[in-house]
Amino acid sequence: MLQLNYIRDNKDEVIKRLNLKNFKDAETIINQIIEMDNNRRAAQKQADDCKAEANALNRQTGDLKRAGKVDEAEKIMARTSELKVMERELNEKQKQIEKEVQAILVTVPNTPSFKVPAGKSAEDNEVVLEEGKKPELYAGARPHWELTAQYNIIDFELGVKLTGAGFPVYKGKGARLQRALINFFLDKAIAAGYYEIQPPIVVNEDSGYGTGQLPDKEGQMYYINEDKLYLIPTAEVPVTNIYRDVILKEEELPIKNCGYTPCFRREAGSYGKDVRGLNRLHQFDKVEIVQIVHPSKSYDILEEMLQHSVGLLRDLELPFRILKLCGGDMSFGSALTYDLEVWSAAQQRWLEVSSVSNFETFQTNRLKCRYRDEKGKPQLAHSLNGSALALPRIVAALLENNQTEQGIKLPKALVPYCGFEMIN
RNA sequence: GGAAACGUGUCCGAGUGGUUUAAGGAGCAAGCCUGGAAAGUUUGUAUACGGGAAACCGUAUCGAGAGUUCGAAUCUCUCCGUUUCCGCCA
Repeated sequence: MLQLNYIRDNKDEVIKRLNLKNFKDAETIINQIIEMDNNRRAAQKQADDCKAEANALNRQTGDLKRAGKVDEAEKIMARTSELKVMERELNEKQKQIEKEVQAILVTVPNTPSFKVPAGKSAEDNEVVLEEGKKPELYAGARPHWELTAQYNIIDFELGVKLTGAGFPVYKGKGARLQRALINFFLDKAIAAGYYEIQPPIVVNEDSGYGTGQLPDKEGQMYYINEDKLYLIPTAEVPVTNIYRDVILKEEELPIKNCGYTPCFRREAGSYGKDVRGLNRLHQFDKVEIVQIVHPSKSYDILEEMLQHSVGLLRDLELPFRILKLCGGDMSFGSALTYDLEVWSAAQQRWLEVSSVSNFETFQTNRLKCRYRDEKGKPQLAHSLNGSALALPRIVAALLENNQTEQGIKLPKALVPYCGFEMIN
């Protein structure tokens, strides 16, 4: 959510940036918000004045009553009764306007950075870098959903029996590969200075609201009705909410956290080739990196986080490309997002394995995550997060790209973690 | 699941209708003191919104919401959370 004061102080810039995201009627809506806020302020001023007068009179009433001057007290009490009615009306007016402003404000997306390329859809994303050689596969090469069955390492049908579609069962070397990747990613994050967190994987409503999953994406999360808890769609939710309602010291920044969790997504409305095999799951594993940083540093840190995830792909010897998302393809809350995609050789397509974003103050405004500047004033920090990395599509690419007639050869970096070189 | 207690500022903690404009203590910061420190001492030390060029001022906030009252941290109701004991249990 954008800050009202920021919108007021930087109206023209906000409109210009919103246009980059193809947000319709930006100018009309921003003007409307400011106009409504002016009305709210006027109502507050009047209400505050009423209350101030009433407070002063109430003090007199107490004094008069104690002095036994009941008549005078009664006169004052008549006036305070009047003030009370006025104040109540003004307060209601103010609350009403505030509610309306809030309702509009939550529909306004974050302002994209000026670095964001213009564009409407995924086709307009800018390819920043493409690296690694796409492997030439032998004639009998197969997509990963056939390989997993051939080597009996991931069982989709068994998952359907136990739970439903999109909940695969990892078996034998498939299970060990999962564990290896999680440990590999975590070790790399820790080596890069991140602090490991093992959070709960169910969260309450406040947390869902804090990072912006609620109210927008209510239907995308699994919900435990009995206890009013949500299964997390990403570790970002609990790991970032640690800093909800927290005022940090400036020298504590940057905060660098990482965490492994399973992630749960209902993926309502998905279908087709996108959901085949490991391409899209309801439950998957991911290591997430999260930073809370000083506003002046957030774009440098975004690059640093991107490079961390890129380093993982290089270690895994996977061909990849970096996309800078265009205004139309960015998520609601992001100011600048890079996606990382790996080449899936048997499917002949790019698969998204990571998304690294700077949210600027969009999340921290909701979270009320602040730091004290040199004057001791609380200021909103910037928050960033990125996948480092999500497992399933990495596994898909590893299996497909490294298949040989003898079996699947693992990249060197993973061998110490897996304890084997080949899946055969 | 059963029973009870509790929720006040950065923390501890007092406060049962009107000098509470939230006592007192600790912590923290600055000043004094000191060769330097400790001790001592003085002062300061929340957040949000609004008004103001600023100094500063107003309003709200004692878990949340609603109510009673001229006036609520204090009384009433509802909800939320935490802790303890019992039960069950990896």
